[in-house]
Amino acid sequence: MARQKPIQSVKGMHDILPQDRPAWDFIFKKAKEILEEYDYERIETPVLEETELFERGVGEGTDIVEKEMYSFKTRGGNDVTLRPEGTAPVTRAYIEHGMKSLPQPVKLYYIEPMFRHEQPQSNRYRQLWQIGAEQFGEGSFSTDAELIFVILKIFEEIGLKNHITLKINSLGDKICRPDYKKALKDYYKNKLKKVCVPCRNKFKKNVLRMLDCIQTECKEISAKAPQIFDFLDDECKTHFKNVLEFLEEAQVSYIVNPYLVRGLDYYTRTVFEIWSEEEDGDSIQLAGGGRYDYLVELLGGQQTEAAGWAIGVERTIALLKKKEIKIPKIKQDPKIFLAQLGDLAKKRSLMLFEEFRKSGIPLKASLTRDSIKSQLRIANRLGVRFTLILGQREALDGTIILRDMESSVQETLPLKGIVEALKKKLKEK
RNA sequence: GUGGGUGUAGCUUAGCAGCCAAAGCGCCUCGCUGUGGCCGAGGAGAUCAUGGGUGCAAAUCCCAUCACUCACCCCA
Repeated sequence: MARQKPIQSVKGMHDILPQDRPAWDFIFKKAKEILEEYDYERIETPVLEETELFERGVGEGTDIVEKEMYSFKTRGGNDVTLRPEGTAPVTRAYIEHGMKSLPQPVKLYYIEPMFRHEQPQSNRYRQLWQIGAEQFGEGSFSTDAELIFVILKIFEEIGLKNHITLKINSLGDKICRPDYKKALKDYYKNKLKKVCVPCRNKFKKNVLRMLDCIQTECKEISAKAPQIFDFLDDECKTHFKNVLEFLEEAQVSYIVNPYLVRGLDYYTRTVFEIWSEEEDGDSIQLAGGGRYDYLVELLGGQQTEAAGWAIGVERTIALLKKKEIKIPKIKQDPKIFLAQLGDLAKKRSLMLFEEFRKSGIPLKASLTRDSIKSQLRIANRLGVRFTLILGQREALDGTIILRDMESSVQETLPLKGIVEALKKKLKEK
């Protein structure tokens, strides 16, 4: 047969190999522990949603909706999209299942892959995992602060506390933000010739985005632009002040960044981002979140205040690796290997296998290998403490050989009660 | 979408016009009939990304395509 063309993974999609598993499990485990201790409950939403959910929820003018969605028509003719983010789907679920009637706030978290059709590059994938948390039904500043506190706890527990920075800002609300936007438009209006081309488009679509442009010429102009704080109404101002005070009380350090705007339309009041802190200035965004008091209503529910965040898992793992942070082993190393010789022994070894598993000492073995030599080589590579050797003779006698892999000392023991004998041995060492 | 870089065994790479394309790691076998690590011997594994071109001669030079990668935009 002619050689077939190998099939590669789809652009921007990655395999998570067994060797990477410990890092993933470590982060998942820590996040789950902390979130559940803080009373968040796990929710899982489908990968596929109606396209309109994101058009409405995330916002038509956003890059995500405009050019990054995996959208297609089903055989039945529905317009569906592979979810690009988690907040809109979780909000949809909140409304759909009448969670309004549960005791508020409803605190939910998710660990799921998202899909964005972007140009892949380092720390950017088309399938990316996010750990997210959302709170519905509570508008108090303490909710914002708790969410931030919890996300920082997660970073702390995985060992990244000293490698991250929290940036925070307030975007105002329905009442005061329009005033600010108007002021910005007035400010930029006669400076459009001086800003970069993309910024000219932002002027029409979303003036706020002009603030976080990193082009030098735009930066200079933005530096003198009106500041959001001067436009926040009293309620927003107090809210923001309280959040900051709460954080100070919790000994959380933060940087207020008036140019922090965020790309999704649904945010109101508090917005924040967590960035890696790099000496080389090569920092990446690890997480982002904020308050979104109008989203539930926008998606057809009753007016419900809400806030949340999401962590990029791949990016967090990348930082973990870069900082050479030790990832604790969740699965313990194998301690015992079973080598078998001959048919009778092989048959008997299956039972042994099960006996050991039940007693909590998983046995390693290589049943497909026949020679003792190759089996011992495997045992050595696995780094086990003991190897049990069950040969034809032993199988007939009802005994088994126990080999200490360090000293190479062997002893023949009765097969009966071998599990207990080994338990004892392992304890001694 | 726009620009740069790279494509040689499973992995890391050497070779950068001239005999059948190398090495290290990994994998497998053997070195006693039932005993690992070290050592020794051997083996499997590569249409040198693909297609075209220039040369007596191409993995090596040129062009195109594809893939990967990095950057911009934007984001986690």
